[in-house]
Amino acid sequence: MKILEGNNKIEIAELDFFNPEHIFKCGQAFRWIEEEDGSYTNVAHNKIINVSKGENIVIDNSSLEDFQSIWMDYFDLNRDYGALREELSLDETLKNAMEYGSGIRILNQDPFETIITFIISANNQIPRIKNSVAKISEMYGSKIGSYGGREYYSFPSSDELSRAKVEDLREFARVGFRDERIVKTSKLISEGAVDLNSLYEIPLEDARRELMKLPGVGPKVADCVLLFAFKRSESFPVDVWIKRVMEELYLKKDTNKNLIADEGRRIFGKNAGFAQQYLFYYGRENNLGR
DNA sequence: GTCCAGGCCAGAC
DNA sequence: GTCTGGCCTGGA
Repeated sequence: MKILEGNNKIEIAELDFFNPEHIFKCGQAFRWIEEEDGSYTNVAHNKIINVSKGENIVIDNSSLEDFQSIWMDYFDLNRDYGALREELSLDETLKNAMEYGSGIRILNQDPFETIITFIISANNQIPRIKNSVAKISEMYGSKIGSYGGREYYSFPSSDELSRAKVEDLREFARVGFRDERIVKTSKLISEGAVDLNSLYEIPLEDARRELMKLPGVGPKVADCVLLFAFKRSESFPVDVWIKRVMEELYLKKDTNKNLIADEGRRIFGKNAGFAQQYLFYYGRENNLGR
């Protein structure tokens, strides 16, 4: 990997395992906007950046300092995905899935934003999840600036979102029955009843149980949050798609979600989260098991 | 009109 | 502890 500094942009040369389309469409993030030229724009850490892939990976609208202090970690660039592929490829099924979703990286996203986003994802559809998250940012976040003719807003803090009215969330952000869950969860976090900062170092099961104190956070959402925001690559979120894929390719029989999560962690170990992500993308894009 | 989508929750056993 | 029905919403 070679970092080249340009005019308010960073170019990364000699980086394998980075495919923006797969990274942003594999279901871990819901705010990246695809531009007409195939690049992607979003705001994170109160900064707007645009990501594209040509010969090099280009991160536009970023200083070298921001790249090093923010985006290196956000895009998981410190991880050796080559080594990861070696390990996962021992499993033939996984090898295929990983080839299919080549260049998926697991982002390290903001915990609170991830929690709210995945509360919204329950029994929902991706286009609607995206709309709700965008609307919530507009309504309760702060305007950061504009890029490519669009305005961008930060995702609100727990404090900001705890003051939202449930009826506004329902009427304008179209979150339906998830309205109360969003406000209650925001309150619990802003009041410190659930301390997100304490979740990094404690055992996975404890962190999971702590997250599940939040209304709207069940086993699946907790696992997604642990994987996408807390670097817990050993967690194995089980949604309907993973259930189908695991039943079809591994277990060969109808199995309840808890058992599938146990099996996932048993089979894939510390890389369970990565396995999950590749299997999910592979299964969903190919309509496996339907 | 009916069905269902990247789950959660409450209530029933 | 395990299982089931219902849930906002909007597009098929």
